[in-house]
Amino acid sequence: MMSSEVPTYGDPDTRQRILAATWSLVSERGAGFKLRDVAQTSGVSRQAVYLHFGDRAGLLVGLVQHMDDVLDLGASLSHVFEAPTSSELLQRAMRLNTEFWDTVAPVAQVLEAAQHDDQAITAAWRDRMRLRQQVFGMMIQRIADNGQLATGWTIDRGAAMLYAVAGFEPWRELTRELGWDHDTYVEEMTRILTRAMLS
Amino acid sequence: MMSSEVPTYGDPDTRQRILAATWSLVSERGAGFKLRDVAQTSGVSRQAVYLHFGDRAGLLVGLVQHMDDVLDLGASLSHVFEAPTSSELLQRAMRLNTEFWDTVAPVAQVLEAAQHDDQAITAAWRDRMRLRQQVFGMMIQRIADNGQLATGWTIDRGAAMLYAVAGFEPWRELTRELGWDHDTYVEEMTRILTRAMLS
DNA sequence: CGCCTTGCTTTACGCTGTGTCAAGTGAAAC
DNA sequence: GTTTCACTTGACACAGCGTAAAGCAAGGCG
Repeated sequence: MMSSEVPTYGDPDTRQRILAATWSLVSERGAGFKLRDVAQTSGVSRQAVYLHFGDRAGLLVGLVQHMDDVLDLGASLSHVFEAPTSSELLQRAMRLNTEFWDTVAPVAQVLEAAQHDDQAITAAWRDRMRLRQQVFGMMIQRIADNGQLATGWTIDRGAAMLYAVAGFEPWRELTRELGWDHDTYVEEMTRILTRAMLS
Repeated sequence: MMSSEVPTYGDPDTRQRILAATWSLVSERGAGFKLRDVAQTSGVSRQAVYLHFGDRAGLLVGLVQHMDDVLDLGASLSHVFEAPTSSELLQRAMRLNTEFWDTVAPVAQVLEAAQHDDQAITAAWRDRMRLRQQVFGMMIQRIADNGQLATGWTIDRGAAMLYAVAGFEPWRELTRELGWDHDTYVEEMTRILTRAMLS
């Protein structure tokens, strides 16, 4: 599960500082963030950014990696999967989900935006999303193993649906636009999923 | 329900041609479309585009309007609301939904992307989304009137959830990334919604 | 000790795309 | 016959990205 060993240029510390600054600026200004500002905020010359990441797209790809490292979802996920019941599993998943999107939201927005534009960014982002699919797939599998998957669902389709419904946009609309707080999100998402998918 | 009477510059035909070209180019190239290409494709000078729409953002706002006019959702919606049963109502809604996103997808992608960037675009897009919220709200109301809203749901929260789940990103992930066809989308969305929200 | 490598900085420049400006044209309207 | 409208043409300023080249400080190494 290590980051694939792509040799990176320069001092890891500097790289970290640039990425931290990028994250911060993306959070503030969204897709409109400027490389000049990234450099300035991280206390480095503009060219250093290019030396480390090649170009704008490379920087964003680096950011995705960096978030993986910082977030360290492994631990949180194992707690989710320790849930004693299927219903509790879904609830814990939705709790983690809302916290995940809450910290990742601004970056997710920018990366989704860059989809049609840049190949490398698309690949990096879709890579993470595929991981999410797998995780949700494991949950549905667990539910099926418990003999609690509602009739009508196949594992694949149930997993796909769970993945889709737990995605970024629904979360953003419910919490940001409609004002739901985390608890409400967890409660209602758990409700819809429990009713729809558990027998 | 008429488009608010904002006086527009120039010949409506030319305006139409520019918008049609924009739609086409956005569909092909996404957010990376160039105003020079819009001008060329619509057989008009680059400046004409600025005379008609002011700037890039204005053009996109115009495009949203234009799609409203072309799509004319009123008719399709009345068919949805003529559904004899609650379950049929949801199914027809999901059928219309998948067709809607299918034609609007590329533009939706670009407009979502421009959220954090431009105020005017954000406003225009959110305006449409608010309309969707209202329509889905009416559906839940209808279901409640039929006495079929599952216990646990309030009208507001049910409407919000329906709106969120029927949004663009879930549709895109299920159909584009996971390869579901329209029928599968309609079938499974109807399944989850029926199980979750109907008594 | 001199020498090289590493990880940067500084300055400069080219390129693309947006948005603006000013003058001009052709056709219809009065 | 003049005015107005809708547009064209050509030029320009500007921002932001990406690149190139030279320099410089610190540490390793013979």
